Amino acid sequence: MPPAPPPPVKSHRATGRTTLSDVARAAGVSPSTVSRALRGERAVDPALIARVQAVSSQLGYVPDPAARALASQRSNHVAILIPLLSNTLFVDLLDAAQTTLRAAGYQTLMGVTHYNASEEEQLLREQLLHRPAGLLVTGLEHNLATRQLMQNSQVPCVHLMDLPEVLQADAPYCVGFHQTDAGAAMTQHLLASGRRRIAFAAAQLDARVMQRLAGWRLALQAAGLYAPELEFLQPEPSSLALGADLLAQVMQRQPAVDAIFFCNDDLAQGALMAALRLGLEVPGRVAIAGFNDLTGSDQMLPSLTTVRTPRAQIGQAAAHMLLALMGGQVPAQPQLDLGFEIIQRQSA
Amino acid sequence: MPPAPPPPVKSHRATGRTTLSDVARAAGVSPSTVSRALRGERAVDPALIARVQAVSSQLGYVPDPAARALASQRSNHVAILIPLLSNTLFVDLLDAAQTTLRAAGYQTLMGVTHYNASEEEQLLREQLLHRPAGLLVTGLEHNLATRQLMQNSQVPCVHLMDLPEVLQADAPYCVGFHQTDAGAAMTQHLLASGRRRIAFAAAQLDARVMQRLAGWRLALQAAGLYAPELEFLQPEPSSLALGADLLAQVMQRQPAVDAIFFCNDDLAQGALMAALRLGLEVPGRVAIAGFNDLTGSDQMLPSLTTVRTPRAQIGQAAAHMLLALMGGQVPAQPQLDLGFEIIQRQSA
DNA sequence: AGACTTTGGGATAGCGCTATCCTATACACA
DNA sequence: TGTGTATAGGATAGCGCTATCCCAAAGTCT
Repeated sequence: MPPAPPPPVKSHRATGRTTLSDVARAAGVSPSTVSRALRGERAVDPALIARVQAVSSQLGYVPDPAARALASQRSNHVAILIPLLSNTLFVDLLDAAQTTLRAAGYQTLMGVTHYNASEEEQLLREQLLHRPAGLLVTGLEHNLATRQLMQNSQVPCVHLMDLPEVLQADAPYCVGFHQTDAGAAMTQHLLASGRRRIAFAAAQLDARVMQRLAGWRLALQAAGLYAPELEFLQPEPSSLALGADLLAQVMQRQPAVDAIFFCNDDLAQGALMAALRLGLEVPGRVAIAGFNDLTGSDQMLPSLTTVRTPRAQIGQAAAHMLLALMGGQVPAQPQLDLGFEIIQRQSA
Repeated sequence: MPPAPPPPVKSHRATGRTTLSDVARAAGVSPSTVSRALRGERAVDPALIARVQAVSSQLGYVPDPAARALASQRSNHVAILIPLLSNTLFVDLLDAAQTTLRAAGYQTLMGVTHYNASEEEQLLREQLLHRPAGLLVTGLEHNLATRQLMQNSQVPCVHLMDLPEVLQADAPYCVGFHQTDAGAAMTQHLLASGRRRIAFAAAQLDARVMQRLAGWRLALQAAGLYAPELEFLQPEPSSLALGADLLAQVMQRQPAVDAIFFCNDDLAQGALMAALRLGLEVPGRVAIAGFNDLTGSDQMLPSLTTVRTPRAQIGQAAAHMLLALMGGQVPAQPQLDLGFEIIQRQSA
């Protein structure tokens, strides 16, 4: 007996998914036209676009990202590389960027590098497999392999937080501010308020911290007040407890210090709490300044004088710049300086 | 004139990518065999597996996730839905889960719901388009459409943070602890230390906060000390500043209160700082307790008595449970209780 | 008017992989 | 010895879309 005749023509495939061909058939046009109409590619008759869109939404058609990625060699992913999730600074960056990108239809692929160049490289490799439409990376310093991966991949890329010191013709796209200037500005602020022996206390020691250190050095050298023994640098991760440690170290080894500039607010907050425990008067005995204006700095006792950095704006602006690049445009300002602000409070 | 003969056989395709077929040709086997050998699917001769792997790594072959996703209708993405990035609680969850999943070869797709049920639904819709291999969602409360999406998608799903109050046969997979118990435990701790008028101060008022509230109520009712005017509930987001506000509110409206149990450490930290500013003695005049043991709680003055919640462990354990589910296994314990711990410090 | 360009649509070959079906061999059992 | 049944490999049709090529019709120049 011959096999039973096939069932009547199904409009859907075996998977049950409504496909682009279904829409094409229902709208009486070719798949190419549907594809073009829906993506706004090339010129398509406005009337046809309207019809296709109507049919498409009526059938509940949603394009399959995997099929798109395979056919076009480009996904709707945007990869973002940040050093840590345990520093709110980077989470703010991530939050802002992710929100902006999602509104434009992109999915964010997050990668956490732990300040490790080879982990960054490995993460980038993994992310590039997904053929992301764009790339956001923290900072400007990467190892050779990472830079080559970014180059060869041809994926538009925007760097976060840092700006190049000198502007060359091939400077990368980036959104941030001048860390060195910010470090110098806070130091000058402390000098202007009459402080003379200003220590610099830092942890983590990433590229940006070192730039703030450089700014502090420049300002002190210009005032003829620089001394190497005023530097307190710890490579381990930043934390409140380490801030307390650093305060104790500074006061013990350099009792004559009249101000401490911490490279990050969490250290400064820890130092403020420690000062409270020790009965060390702030700013009477020693002024304390922080960096980033993190959550809680305004609630400290005394409230923390710090440098406010526009990290949410940086995340958002970088996302917008990346959207422009992914859309084939060239951003008016390839290097965007969003500045910083000295927040004068009680601690200095 | 006939067209020129085709160029000699290219081992690579137009895109330049090394494909599975390239590996198959080089190893002298069929594409199916390469696919099976590399994925450990079905039975393949161990010698063949070794040869395929050798050739594969020699050619630098890396499977294309998009092609895989299209052919198998499953990607290597795992979607995770969390309410906020501005609460370190959820970032810790995300960090732990993401680390565990990446080690197993999965890419994390993060979605931020902002405590909004319809935004959660929309995010889930978007994420399901990528045909994730698994799903992690915060909490057990979702709107109907969201629950149906999760059901119909057939994607393995693990819920974070909460456990169902009553265990039914169809209880969902989840990793967390009993929020109600934790709320009651801290309240009993305060009672045991002699406190009698214990206020409950909360913000955000998500499902978990309300469960802690319920625990507080139960404990006070059991002691015959419950009074509705001891509840201070604010729907807006939690913050240090709001904690200061709440402290002022409590002390003004209920001066006889001898303890305040805050639903989250950021509120409690803000209250401690405010008490310091106001000269309000803690714990002498009023005891203060928090929840979650967030960063800095041990550095406060006085240090904050709180409930430590194992959020990193929850993220990790949930990821492991999900990995088991995605591997077709059935977890030994579908509901995993990781408990909590009262951290007795100075503030209560 | 003729040659050339532009415009708007269709046909179709992949993108790189997996799932499914098929085949050949080895091995058990009666 | 024949018959069933694992076992291990190959062949190939899609998965759903985009990119590319092609073509007819309309416009544009000399």
